[in-house]
Amino acid sequence: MSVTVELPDGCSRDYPDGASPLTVAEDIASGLARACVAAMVDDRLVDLQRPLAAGTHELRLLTDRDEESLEVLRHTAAHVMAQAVRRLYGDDVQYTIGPALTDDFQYGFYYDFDLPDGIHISQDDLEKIEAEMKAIVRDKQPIQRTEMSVEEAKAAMKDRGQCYKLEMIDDMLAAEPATGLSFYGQDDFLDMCRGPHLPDTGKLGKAFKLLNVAGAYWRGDETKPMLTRIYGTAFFDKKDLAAHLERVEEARKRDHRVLGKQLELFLLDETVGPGMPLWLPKGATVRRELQDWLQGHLIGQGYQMVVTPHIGKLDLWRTSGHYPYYKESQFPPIRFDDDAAGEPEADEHGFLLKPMNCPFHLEIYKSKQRSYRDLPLRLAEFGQVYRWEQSGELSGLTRVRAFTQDDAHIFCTPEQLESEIESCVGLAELVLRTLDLDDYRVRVSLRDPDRDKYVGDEEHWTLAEDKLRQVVRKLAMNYSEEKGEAAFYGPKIDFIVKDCIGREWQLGTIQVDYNLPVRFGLEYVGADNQTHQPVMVHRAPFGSFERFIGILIEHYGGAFPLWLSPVQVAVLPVSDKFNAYGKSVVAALAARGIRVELDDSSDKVGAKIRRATLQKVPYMAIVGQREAEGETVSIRHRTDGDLGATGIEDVAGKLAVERDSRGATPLTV
RNA sequence: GCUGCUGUAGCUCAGUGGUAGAGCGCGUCCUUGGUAAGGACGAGGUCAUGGGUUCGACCCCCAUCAGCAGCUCCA
Repeated sequence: MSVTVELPDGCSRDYPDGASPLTVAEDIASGLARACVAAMVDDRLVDLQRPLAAGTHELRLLTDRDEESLEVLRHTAAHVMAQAVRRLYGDDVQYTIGPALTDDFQYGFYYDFDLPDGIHISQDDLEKIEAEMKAIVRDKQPIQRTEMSVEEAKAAMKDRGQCYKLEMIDDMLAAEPATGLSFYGQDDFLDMCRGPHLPDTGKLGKAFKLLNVAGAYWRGDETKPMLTRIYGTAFFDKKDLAAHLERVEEARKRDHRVLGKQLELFLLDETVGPGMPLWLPKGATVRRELQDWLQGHLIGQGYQMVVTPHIGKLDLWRTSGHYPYYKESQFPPIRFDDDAAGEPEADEHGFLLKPMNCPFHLEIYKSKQRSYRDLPLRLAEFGQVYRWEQSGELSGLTRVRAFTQDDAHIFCTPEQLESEIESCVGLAELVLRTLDLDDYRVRVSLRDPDRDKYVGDEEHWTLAEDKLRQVVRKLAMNYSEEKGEAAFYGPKIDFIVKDCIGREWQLGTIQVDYNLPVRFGLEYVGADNQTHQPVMVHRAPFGSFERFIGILIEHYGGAFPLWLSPVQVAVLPVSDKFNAYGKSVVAALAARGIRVELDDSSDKVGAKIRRATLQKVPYMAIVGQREAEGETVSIRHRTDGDLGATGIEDVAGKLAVERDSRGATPLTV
């Protein structure tokens, strides 16, 4: 008896040498053994058939009910897919990496292939690959784990023509010397892999689906070859798969590009230019409400609004460092000399569409001598900026080439920095809270010491990074630090949210910058009558209106709270005999600052209700004989239905209360 | 930028090597109605753009542009 296992229920069992979790499962009940897919041994996920080392172990047997099992299932699905692709497209197919994804909204696994010349896999081929996978599942091929020495491993992979695997072996050994490597295989398929996997391909079952095919660079490096990535997902139960597909389908209906069209919020038109949204009246209303609301807060907090042009002299951007370092992501400079060609010389004048607002705000700071008594100076602007985003990056409102930042730059003394950052965090949180965006994460974005894209000296970077850390800790925020995510002039705190299909987007940002004040030569006179360099905070609680509203549309599924709704009330006369009364209702509500529209079409009231509901208008005011006689309206909510009748003044007052509470006080009749 | 896919009416989409169709929307008329679709008639398309193959191209081929998914990038 040399293996002892302790089970979650507290009891322990002894087994002879060579016992595996499967041995234990079989010992407990044969049904359990059949249901098991893997095991947790001392908090490590392992194969069912992996012999337990001598000694005492905590053992948890995992069945399809356990969360961890899904990862094993999906990992095996990836292998089976690779096996199927090889069967269909030949032994020259190279397979590289194929992980399980458990935190991805859409996909459950993928595998990256390097296909032989002339072979392409398209969406239409996925069915064929799935069919091959199903055949492999029917075969119930045992999945075997083997360990090989480094030499054997290399020989095995070389034998199969798997150069990527050979590269991986070398890299793994360079990172961490090892004597043996584990492999998993079924039938003639063999893959270097840590595992664990299901005991046989039959256990994969039928609840899997291949979803998408796309390109992906080897090692995520754009200088390396582009591989073919196939995405899929897998579940233990067909019902779970169906539910998942349904969920994704539903989520796609919330897509802001779809809703933007349906609700007439904005327009992205080829004739205007890629990534250049036109805000339609309804979308512009949402934007204006958000802007007015935020501006009220800013002024209350001592910000001063400024306005600056959309273009400025090239030298400004040379000073800031944007040009030429970020030349690739800017619109090309505007120049007037007819024979100008190629790069502008260093002394040449020209103008640049602004990729950021900061240089203008720095110049405003410099426009007069500043004393410590003037600080902090908070300059805010809803400034439209222009960036040449790569064509493949453009996406609805979330990644555009012309967008408006709710930008501000705070110039302060080093002593004031901490409290300024804190109040910026407060503002960003206020924005997210007010708009119900509670599912976000906070990233402290630091520089990557191995890269040289940053300006300024080490000392200032360290100061800035430490200060940000200090604030997020003091405020007890949940955050993660990520190297390499900093701006070129300073580190930042970023607020990141997900869109309807789980893609992450940075919204609000707070950036500490010691460098631009140096580059622009900012000064203030201190209490000591000496000149000092101010510190600068760049911050944007929304980030950009375009991206923020894109996310907001998806968050609300187009059904904005009353204060943001482009049309707050639709007045629906039951027949055109009551259009005149409807008009008077419209006038009364509009006079109280309510955005209201009359539907005087010749449709029946049911059709009018349907139309207003689909347009996500929060309230409908239905008027007919009864209402006209009593000077009332019948109120219907877009989701709650008929709320009953009440007087016009009463409704106007209650709507105003709900609007001004920003959704906190729903109307009741 | 890279890989793959897509581009037909305002929108969503069918369709064929012999110059086009549906539903919704839009317009006019009829209907005058009570809480998610009343009816009739009508207008509307250089089938993304430019080349090529063909007697003939919306359809096949090439290029360009744009969109979508993913990768990379993102001050």
